[in-house]
Amino acid sequence: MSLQHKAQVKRPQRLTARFFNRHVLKVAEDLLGKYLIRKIGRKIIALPITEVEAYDGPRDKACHASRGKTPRTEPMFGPGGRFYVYFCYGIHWMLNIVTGPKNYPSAILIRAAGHINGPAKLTRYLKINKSLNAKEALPENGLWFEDRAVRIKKSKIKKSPRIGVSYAGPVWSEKPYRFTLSPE
DNA sequence: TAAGTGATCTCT
DNA sequence: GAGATCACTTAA
Repeated sequence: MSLQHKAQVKRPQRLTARFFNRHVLKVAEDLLGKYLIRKIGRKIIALPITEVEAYDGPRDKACHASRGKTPRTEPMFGPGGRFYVYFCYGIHWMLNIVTGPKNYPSAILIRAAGHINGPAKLTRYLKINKSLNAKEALPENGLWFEDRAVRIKKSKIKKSPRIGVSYAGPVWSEKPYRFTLSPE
């Protein structure tokens, strides 16, 4: 077996707390091209992540946790590698993965993966709701991340302002904390 | 462009 | 308890 072939058959690597316990902007960028894996019954859905947004701690006025710890935002204050799932606009669930050290409330909103565009469509498609809130990203919880050794060129990553956060004021709403992966 | 929809948070 | 707000989607 050639070395090349060996590399191809390498088992996918699950992303652990170690991956997520870094600065949220770094993790957000690294998360592009990684796979979000959902297990529903016997069915497994694996989607490459194509769009994320970073929410960076107490100073970030767009981050829910900037207004202090509340029952809703509590998961963001925990260690990295857990989900923060919340309900918005009376209809939609939003999926975030918590990053950074414990007590530093930062998280990444998964906005798009695979052919699914839009954070609420993604959670609807993957049947994600409050039951996953504060859970760790593990196969036994039915939702986790994998590195499938897909190489992402830096030039394919685009940074832009986050969506729907004008309430955060000009400084924070204009931060280029949205990362998108260009197609092809 | 605006309505739908309900949890959450900030006032009383 | 009331009122405002909201990291969106869909139908016009």
